[in-house]
Amino acid sequence: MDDKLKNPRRNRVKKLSADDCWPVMIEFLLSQKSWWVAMCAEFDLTPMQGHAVRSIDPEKPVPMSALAEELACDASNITGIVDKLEARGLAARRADETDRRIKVLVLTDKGRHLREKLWARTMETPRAVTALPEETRRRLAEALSAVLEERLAEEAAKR
Amino acid sequence: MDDKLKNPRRNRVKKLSADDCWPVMIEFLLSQKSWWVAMCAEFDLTPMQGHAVRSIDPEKPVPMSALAEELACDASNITGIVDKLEARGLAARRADETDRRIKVLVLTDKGRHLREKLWARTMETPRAVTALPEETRRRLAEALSAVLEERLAEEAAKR
DNA sequence: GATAAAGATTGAAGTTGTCAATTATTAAGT
DNA sequence: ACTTAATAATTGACAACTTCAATCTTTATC
Repeated sequence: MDDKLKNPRRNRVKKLSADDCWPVMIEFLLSQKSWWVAMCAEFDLTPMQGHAVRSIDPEKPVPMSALAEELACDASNITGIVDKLEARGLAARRADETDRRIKVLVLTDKGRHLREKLWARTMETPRAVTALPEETRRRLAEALSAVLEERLAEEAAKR
Repeated sequence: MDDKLKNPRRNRVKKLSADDCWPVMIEFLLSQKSWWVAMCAEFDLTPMQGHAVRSIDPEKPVPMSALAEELACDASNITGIVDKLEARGLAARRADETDRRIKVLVLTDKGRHLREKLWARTMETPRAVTALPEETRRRLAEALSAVLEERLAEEAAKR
């Protein structure tokens, strides 16, 4: 009776309507549970370490608190995550010049190198996407981008 | 220089091409990190408990091992997760009739009720999606669905 | 009937999450 | 200036999730 819960598209018809948009997005989100985990595991990074490496701008040191916000987690988590990056020689803490409470993070050469490899790997388009017609991919990019734009606009409006 | 890593769309132009498809999908995936967590939290469920509730078909008991596969985790995790669902009176273990090694899971009335509320909440389309033109939503549904279809076809081909 | 395999559980160790408390430093109020 | 806030980072306690190895029961296989 209610098998749509397990798989919203199980009984879908060929032609989809605008009402199918969110259900399909849900299925996509739920099915991609371990994608980033696997991506990071290839470089012996935990998911959060991967996010940290991704978020540390090689050009500009980032305060711990800024990283916590970027990773949407408590500041206390960042300490341990950065400890491990530092232990592996991927990142380093430095004192902020103007405010001594702040510790900023920088990537080491090793960290920068890993960051580039991680992102190159991440950006490898999966076959399930390249297999699609160019026009379909272009539309998907446009539509999904529109959702992200809209969400950004909403968040901006809250402030 | 390499700020695309942090946000692939930071410097994007208005017109997107097929090559932007995967980068945009990545951004969408990474930005939705805590969506399911928040969804489950509204019903005092942990993310995995939520997945379990979602995956237990009310019509058909599911073996622990099948749940482990569905949730893409080790069988040993399921024990603890189901323990808590059982403690809350949402699910129950039953012996399989044909194979006494197997324990199958069923939802209680309370569990079924919660499952319906959870899914109803999950299916509430966010404003960022409803705000889009109908044609955009329809195209997004079609394109994303095509990716999922393609991936299913790939997985099927592996066997 | 002995051995192997499968299903579920347990225990140990590591990662991630929240929360409260602590320390050091800066900002604000009077 | 001096006390009081507030901020940045850390620490410790505890729960959730993950993997892995080991165990136990039950079924399959030879």
